[in-house]
Amino acid sequence: MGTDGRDTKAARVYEALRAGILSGELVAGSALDEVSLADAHGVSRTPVREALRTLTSEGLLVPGSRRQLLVVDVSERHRSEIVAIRVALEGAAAAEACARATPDDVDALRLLTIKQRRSADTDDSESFLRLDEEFHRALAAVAAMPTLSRLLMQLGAFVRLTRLGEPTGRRHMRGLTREHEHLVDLLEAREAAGLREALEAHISSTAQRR
Amino acid sequence: MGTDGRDTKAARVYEALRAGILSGELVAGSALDEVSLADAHGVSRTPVREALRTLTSEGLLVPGSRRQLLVVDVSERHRSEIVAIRVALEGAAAAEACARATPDDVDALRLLTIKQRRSADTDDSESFLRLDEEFHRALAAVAAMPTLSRLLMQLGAFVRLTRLGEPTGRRHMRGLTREHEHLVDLLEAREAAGLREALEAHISSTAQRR
DNA sequence: GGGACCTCTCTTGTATACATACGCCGCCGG
DNA sequence: CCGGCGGCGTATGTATACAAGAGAGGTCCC
Repeated sequence: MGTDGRDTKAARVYEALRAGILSGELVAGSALDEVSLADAHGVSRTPVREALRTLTSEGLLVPGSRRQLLVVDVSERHRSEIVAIRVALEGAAAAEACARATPDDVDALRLLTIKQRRSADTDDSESFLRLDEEFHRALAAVAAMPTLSRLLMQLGAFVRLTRLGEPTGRRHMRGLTREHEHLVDLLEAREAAGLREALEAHISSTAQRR
Repeated sequence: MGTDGRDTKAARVYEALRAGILSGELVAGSALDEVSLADAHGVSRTPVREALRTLTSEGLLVPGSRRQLLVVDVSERHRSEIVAIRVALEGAAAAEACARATPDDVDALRLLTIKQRRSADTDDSESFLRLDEEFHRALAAVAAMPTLSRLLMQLGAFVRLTRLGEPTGRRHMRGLTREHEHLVDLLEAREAAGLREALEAHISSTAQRR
C-alpha cells in the first residue's frame, strides 16, 4: 500500500512516519504539523503533505478538532474490531484460495513456514513477525482477489499495532508456526470449511495470547 | 471517505473525478495527467495531485506502466470479488449490530425503508439507489465499528460501479425494499445468524439480478 | 539494413512563495 | 465578572517555478 513502489522523498517520509507510528515512537494522540516534519526530514512541505494524506487515508492519522492530524490511538475496542475484520476478510480469502490453490502456491506457503520455524528456533522474533505477516499476505494472495488484498494491506498497519504487546517467546512462535503448517495442510486438501474455521481460530487466538 | 469534509479545491476536483469515473463519463482504462486536469478544472496542479492520490489510494485509479494513472476497469471477476468482500464485511458488521442495536437504530433503519418505498413507488431510481446505499451504511454503522465502516466506504465506489447496469424497475426496487424491511425485522429480533444469512443472500442476489 | 545510443520532450517530483482561513488572546462592554 | 468581538499569528491550501527521470524518436555506426 501507500505510495506505490517508487523511490521518492514522499515515500521515504511516509515510511519513516509509518514506522514511527507502528513502533510507538510517535505517541498516540500527538499532533503532526507539516513544517516541523519537513524540517525534521530535510525536505519541503510538499512530500510531507503527500505522506500525511496517505497515512490519513489509511487511518493511521485521524483528523482531530482544531484542524490537526493526530496519531491514531487504538483502544481495546478497536483491537477486537481489527480482529473481527481480519477474520471476515481473511476467511473469505481462504475459502476462495481453496478453490484456486496450485501446487506452487502450496509450496511457497510451506517455504514460509519453514523459514518461520527457523526464526522461531533462533529466537529471532523480529524476522518471525515479518514472516508471519508475509504468510498471511501470501495466503490471501492465493485467492487472487486484488481488492481484498489491498484492504488487508491497509489493515496491516493496524494489525501490527494490535500486536505490539504480544508475547514473542520461542514456545509461542513455535505454536504459531504449527498452526500455519496446519493451515497449509488444509489448503492443500482443499478443505475450505475447515481452513476457514482454523484460520478464524488462529487469528482470534493471536489477539488473546497477550 | 476521501478528503474529509472540508470545502477545498482539491475536494471539488476529487468529487468531480469520482463522479466522472462512477458515471462512466471517464472511460475505464484511459490515462489522466495532472496538467490537463488542472487546466480543465481551472486550478493548479497541486489540488489535482491531491485528488489523484486520494483516488489512487481508494483504488479508483490504478498505476499503469509508463508511469500513468489509469481509470480502473472493473472486470467480471472483479465484480464477484467486490460482492464477496461486501458479504464478508457487512456480514461481520451485521452480527455485531445485532448485539448493539438500540430501538433508535431500528427506527432510523425503518425510516430509510419507508423513504425507499416512496422512491420505489414514484419510480425515482436515483434517490432509491442513494437510499439503498445509505441503508447499508447505516446498518453497518449500528455495529459501531469505525474501521470496518471506513473500509466499506472505500468499497462504496466499487459497489456503485458494479451496479451500473442493474435493473431499476419499480418491481425490482420494491423487492429490494422488502428485503431491507426483512433485515430490519431480523435485527430487531436480534437473530444474528438469520440476519447474516439474509444479508448475504440479499447482497449476492443484487449482483445476480442484472 | 538493423540495432544501439543519444537527445529531446513530456510528465511527474520537489521547492518555495503567496493566500487564506481558523483559532486564540486580549480588550471592551454589559 | 463574564461574554462577545476584533486583530493577530500560525497552520494549511494553492499557485508557480524549477529539476529530474523516463519514454520516444531519430540518427549514426557497424
